[in-house]
Amino acid sequence: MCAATALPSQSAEFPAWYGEVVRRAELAESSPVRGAMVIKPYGYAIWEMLQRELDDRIKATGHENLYFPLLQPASVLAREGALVDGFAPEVALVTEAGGRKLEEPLAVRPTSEALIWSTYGRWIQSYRDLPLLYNQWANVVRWELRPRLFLRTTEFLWQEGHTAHETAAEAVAEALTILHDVYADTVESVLAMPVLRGRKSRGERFPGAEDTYTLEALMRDGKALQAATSHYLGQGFARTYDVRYTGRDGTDAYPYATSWGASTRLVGGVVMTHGDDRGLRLPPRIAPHQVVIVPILREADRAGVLQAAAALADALRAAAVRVRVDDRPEHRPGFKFNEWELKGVPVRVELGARDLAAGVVTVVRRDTGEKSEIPVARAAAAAGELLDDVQASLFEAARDERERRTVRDRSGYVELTEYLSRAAGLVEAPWCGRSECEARVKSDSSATIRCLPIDERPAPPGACICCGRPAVTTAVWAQAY
RNA sequence: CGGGACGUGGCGCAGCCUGGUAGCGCACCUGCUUUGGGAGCAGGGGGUCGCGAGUUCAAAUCUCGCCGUCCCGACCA
Repeated sequence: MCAATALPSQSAEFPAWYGEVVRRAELAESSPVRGAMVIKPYGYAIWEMLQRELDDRIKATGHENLYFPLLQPASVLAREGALVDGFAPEVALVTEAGGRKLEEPLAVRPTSEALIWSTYGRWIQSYRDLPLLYNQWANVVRWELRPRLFLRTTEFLWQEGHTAHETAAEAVAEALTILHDVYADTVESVLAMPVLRGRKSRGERFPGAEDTYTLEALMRDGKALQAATSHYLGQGFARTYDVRYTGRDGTDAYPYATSWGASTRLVGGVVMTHGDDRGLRLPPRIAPHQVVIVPILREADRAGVLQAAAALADALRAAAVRVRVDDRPEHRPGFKFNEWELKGVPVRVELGARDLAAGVVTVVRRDTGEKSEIPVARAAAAAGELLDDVQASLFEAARDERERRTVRDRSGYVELTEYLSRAAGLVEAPWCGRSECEARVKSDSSATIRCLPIDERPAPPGACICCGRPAVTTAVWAQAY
């Protein structure tokens, strides 16, 4: 590999590595507006795969899609105090349009609870109208102070679900169904990103939420990424926007709400979870090209090799594999190898006269670099098996890496905060539940509580790592994106 | 908003200190030869140096002001 074209080292300069991978793999680039990015076709193709996986699960759990507008009167947003407190600093306002100053400024949505709940009032009259299970695919704008491609952009794409229910229990169950059956399933089985499932501490909750459920993933630089969130909103929004219905007993009632979202941030998560010094490593289930066939062309056998490549591509397509034959004449094979590795294509097939003569194809997997020769007749089947194996291996490698970087011992407050402040990974430890301790860890290490895990493990008895009082729960700390 | 760096063809940079109207690598275009790990040779196109003002015979270069970008923190999916 030539030094002039090598990527920055992932371990030594992670932010530079990340930016270069996103740019050179042609996922996205920045635009004239600070923090707003252009998502390029290859990056958008990944988003479309992910979008479809999420959308299928959202529908499978009984939801319908609809669409609310980008703009809403600023006063509608302002009615909900929690949203104002939470989002005011990052809301963009339209104050002028059609050549004149507007009577009332319009807010560009930072999220849609306000507009949607101000509308739901007309849609919810009876308990028979419940539950309302709606989702929208949309763009939102949050004026972030420090944007980063995919991870925190001024405008981003996401889905936001907004549901209304008769009972609190039903709403909580909804929020958890989304967390597990939609988000965790997609993120783990499709994106191959292992996640911790948990609740947010009070201080980290969504504005207006009674409970925020979250998926937290560990990136290869030791920081945590919130992969998706699902909120139980109680009756707060219903009360603010005066959404009432006649209940089964004939009296007025306020519905219970949830909202939940996952965004283009996940694309950044895939880069930071699986990428290596050669570039992207895409899990096969979201790879726009799962297999790339690179024909090795020499004048004498050109036609035969191309024909064999086309035949193999047909066989792979018949097996529902997304395949591309890279027959560009302007580049030599070595260039293509590097380019497709940078772009993270899970499996590469090399096919030249040498292979044809031997009745084999050369197959290389991106995750391990392992190279093997496979009889042509078995190539399509073998590629399918290999893709499954790459998918599973990426997940296992990421899970092992997370475990390796998770500290569970009680070595002492100073050691733990030191571990956290250099973003070495996760700390899982008992917590007394008091925000004083949460704040102290943050000021000592700049790490925050990522979640209070809701997995199978019972909260271990013990003393709060910070103050030593009896713990009420286990908490997971880390530096966060 | 605080700290740091930087704005020069598409991208990455040099030139600035010691003013004399722009150069390198990659990319791009044409042709030929190549093709199993980022090809070679030959030819070619493209910028007036972030913006504004000033000094000067002359400004990418010196002075002043402004704007913008990136990185590190506080806010955040």
